[in-house]
Amino acid sequence: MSDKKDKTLPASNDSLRKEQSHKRPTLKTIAEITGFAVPTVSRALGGAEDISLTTRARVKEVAKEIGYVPNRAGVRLRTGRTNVISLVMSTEHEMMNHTAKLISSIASELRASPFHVIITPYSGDEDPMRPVKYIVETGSADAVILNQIKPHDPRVKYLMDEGFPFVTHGRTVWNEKHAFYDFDNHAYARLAVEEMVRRGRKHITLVSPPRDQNYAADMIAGAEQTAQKHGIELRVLSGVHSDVDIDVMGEALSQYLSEGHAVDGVICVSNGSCLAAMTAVESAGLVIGDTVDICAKEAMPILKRIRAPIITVSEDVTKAGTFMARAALRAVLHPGESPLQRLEVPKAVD
Amino acid sequence: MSDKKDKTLPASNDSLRKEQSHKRPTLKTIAEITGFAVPTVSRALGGAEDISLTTRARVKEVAKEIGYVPNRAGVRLRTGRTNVISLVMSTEHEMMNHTAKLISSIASELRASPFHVIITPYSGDEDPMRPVKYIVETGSADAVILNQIKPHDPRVKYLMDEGFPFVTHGRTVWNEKHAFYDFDNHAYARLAVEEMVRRGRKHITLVSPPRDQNYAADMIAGAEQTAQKHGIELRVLSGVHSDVDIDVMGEALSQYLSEGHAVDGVICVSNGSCLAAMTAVESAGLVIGDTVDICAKEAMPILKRIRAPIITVSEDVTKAGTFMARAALRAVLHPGESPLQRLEVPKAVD
DNA sequence: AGAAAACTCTATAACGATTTAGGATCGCCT
DNA sequence: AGGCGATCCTAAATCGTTATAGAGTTTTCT
Repeated sequence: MSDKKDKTLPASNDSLRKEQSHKRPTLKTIAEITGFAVPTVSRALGGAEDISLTTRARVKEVAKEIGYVPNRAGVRLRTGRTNVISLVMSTEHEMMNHTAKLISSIASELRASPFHVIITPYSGDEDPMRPVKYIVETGSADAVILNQIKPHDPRVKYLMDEGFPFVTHGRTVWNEKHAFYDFDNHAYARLAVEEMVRRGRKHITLVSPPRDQNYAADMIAGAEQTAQKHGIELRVLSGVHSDVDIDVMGEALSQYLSEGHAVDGVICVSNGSCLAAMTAVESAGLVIGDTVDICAKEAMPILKRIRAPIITVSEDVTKAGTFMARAALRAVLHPGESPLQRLEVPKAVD
Repeated sequence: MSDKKDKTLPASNDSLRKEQSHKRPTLKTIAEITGFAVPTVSRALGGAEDISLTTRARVKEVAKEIGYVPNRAGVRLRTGRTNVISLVMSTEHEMMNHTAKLISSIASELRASPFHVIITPYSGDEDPMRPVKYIVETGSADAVILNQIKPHDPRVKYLMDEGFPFVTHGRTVWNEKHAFYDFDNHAYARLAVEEMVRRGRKHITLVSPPRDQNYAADMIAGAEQTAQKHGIELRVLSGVHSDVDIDVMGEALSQYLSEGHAVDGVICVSNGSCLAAMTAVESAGLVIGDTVDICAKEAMPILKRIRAPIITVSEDVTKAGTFMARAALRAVLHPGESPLQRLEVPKAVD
């Protein structure tokens, strides 16, 4: 095994190695050190079957020694593979959201791979298709992660038609055919109502996002079924965007309460709507934990710190990020295989 | 001006255009349509002086018509320019931080340019130099944006030595020579103390991050000077990381309070330490807004929603993101020119 | 022994852009 | 008219990688 390389490059290895040490090593560098041709080196690193084991070992050894890292531009140009996963996000939503955690967990999960996350922003008042179309048309990523999913989300339709890899955070009507991660809001609403019942509440209001968001529909269904089962009243205050300004939400709620509805339980979605609800019920003269209970999903460890004894159901956003990153990788690397899907079911209130 | 192209490509323009419509247009596409050579097209789009105005106009017209967008890999491979700005962030810090807003504002600001943001994560327990070195050595970005700056931050030193473009979120001892954005924590502490004085407070505790963070030193100095000026007591409870777990912070504060110090004012940094402070003072029997006042920077619109009448000084993270994006662009595109720097001075408490 | 089949490796070309050096065409001058 | 320079464009090379086709050995088969 050593006769060959000794013949080709007697003892010039070291000098070569030093000579090029100021520049970033490429396949050519390895080729010159080992005496093999560049394509051989490439295939050896790729573990091709038609390269002898000894050669593969030797090439990998040198590559490791000189710290070879493939040039992304070269790979991308030649193969069309970008090694990029794009997280499409609206610039408005990301106020007090869990988004930072999400991004951070996606990026962390991708660290072991050659993939990077890039953020593709769009403002809420423009066509949500734009960023997605841009990515597909310019090939600026290998996969897309989408938030704020609607049941018939046109972006999802488009990506399926294009055969472009993607993962959604939330389900769609087509979700059997694509990768997704979702929090089971049906179960969340059920848990929330059951806890309210346990506490003797009888007049619950569900503060829900607009029904065109799939998760809102799920929550409403879950809450209504459970309420009916226990024979208590459930009213749905819909159309209160979770992403709308907190003050606006508070106003809407105060307005609602001032209409004289009997309310002894409020179920919310986000931290934002929960804060709005807290403010609204208190200014309506109710006392949280006494004359009224409030339940919210806790995506950030913040609600618990506020003294009001609210009910929370924890939602681990890190899990979502990790899972979606994996799902995106799989969609890119194994396009034929079944898409990764997960419905995270909350087990109990905290 | 039209004789030339008519001669070369009689009437095949349309057919050519359609023929290649399924693929992404390249310089070659434009070259074939216009009849010019590829390099001519390239230079024409670049606005080179030695290409006639008519040619430049024609080429640009066609490029626009067929929606030409330069292939990033091609550009990157040839020029070494990545058109990427990397935001280096610790995966631990980003819990209830303003980070999402920051990312989102950076990404938005970059939208008009060919630049993308990519997230380079690192976990707090590893060498903070690693991600930075990786970026420089593999050339995976044209500029870096750094958070969590220390006065003698080795990453900053390294980047300056390498001549690699970067922007810091926070100042260093070398900040005259590099681009930065910083919130004036000296002024913040002054405002906070002055407001406390206005409210008749006389025994103020400053809950500060460790002094090795530059902004902590600034805060302490600002608070001490102002307290001295008004002849009131100021104690510094240092070493309470703003990024440490909220419960841990709360414990430390409770411990401190139980030692019997007279405290009628607490000045905090982040939302997290503020929540910790709120919990701690209340469980110590104090009443916020009555026997004690709490002041915090409000980076997220959350503190205000909590019923406790705390004092806030708003910090607009969007401004920071926008500014740092611009500064990064400038550092990349005009390396010779003076670095963009901004110290954001808060004017008043809310 | 001669031919077929492995087995390894190499040469060439290509992805899309830009840079360098050089060629063609025109007008202007002496 | 021939030479000179300006003007405008093209040819070729290059960045780093990988796919395709083929070349040179050795082994295996009949």
